[in-house]
Amino acid sequence: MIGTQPLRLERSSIHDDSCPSFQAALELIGRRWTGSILSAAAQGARRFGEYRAVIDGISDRLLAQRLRELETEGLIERTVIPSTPVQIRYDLSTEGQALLRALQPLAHWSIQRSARQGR
Amino acid sequence: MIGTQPLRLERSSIHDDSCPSFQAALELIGRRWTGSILSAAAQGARRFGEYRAVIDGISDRLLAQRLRELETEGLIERTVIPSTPVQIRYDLSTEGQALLRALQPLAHWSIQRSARQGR
DNA sequence: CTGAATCCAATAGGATACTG
DNA sequence: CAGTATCCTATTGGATTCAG
Repeated sequence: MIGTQPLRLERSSIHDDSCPSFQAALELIGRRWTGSILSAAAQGARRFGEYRAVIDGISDRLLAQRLRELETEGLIERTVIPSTPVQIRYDLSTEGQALLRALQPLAHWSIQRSARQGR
Repeated sequence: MIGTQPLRLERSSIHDDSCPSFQAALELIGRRWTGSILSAAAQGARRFGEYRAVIDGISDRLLAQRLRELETEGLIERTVIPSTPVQIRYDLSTEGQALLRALQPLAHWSIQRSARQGR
C-alpha cells in the first residue's frame, strides 16, 4: 500500500460533498496574500499600514479585499477607534488564531518539502 | 491556550518572502477540486474514471488538469501499465500522503467551525 | 492614513465535442 | 478508458486615481 499507515481519513474530512465549508476555507486560505496577512497578524500587525508594510508587494486594493473577506469569514475582527484621525484595527479573532494553529503542520510540511527539493 | 499565549510563529512559517513554496502549496491546495482529488486518492481512487466517479461534478478537463498539476508538484505519481487497453494509475506519493496528514488539523478546524456556525 | 472606484489584462472554470 | 481541443464566461489581480 502506501507507506506505513493505511491513511484512512473519515469520509467527512476533505471531500466537497461532505464538507463544503472545508473547501471554502481552503479556497480562502489558498487565495493569494491570505497566508501572508494571517502571518502578519500573528506577528503583531494591526493597522492597515502595518499590514501593507510587512507584506511586500501587496496592493491597497487587494489588502482591503482580503481583509474584508477574512472579516466576513470571522477570522479577523475590524475595530474602528474614534480618534482623529480615525484608527482602524484588524485583529485575529479566536477562530483566526485557531486557524493559524491548524495551519502549522502544513507550514511544517512545506518547509521540509522545500528543504528536500532545495538540495 | 489560545487567548493565553501571544501566538508567536516563527517568521519562516507562513510569510511569502520566507517561504514562497508554502504559498505555492496553499494555492494549489486551495484551487478548486484539489482537496476532493486528494481525498478521493486517500479513499482508494486510482484510475481516471474512479476519480471522476467519486468526485461529483468535476469535468474531464479539470480533472486532467489538476492531476497534472499534482503530478508536477510531486504529490501524485502517474504510472502507465502496458496492458490492452493501457491502464493509467494515479497514486498518492509519499509527499502527498504527508500533505494529507498535514491537512488533517485544518479539516478538524473546519468541522468544528461549521458545527459552531451550523447552529 | 484608510481605503473605494475604475479600467484593463491574465487566469480559471464550465460545456461540449472529439480521438487513440 | 483516458484524455485533448475549442469556445466562451467569470473571476482575479495589478495600476492608478480619487476621497473621507
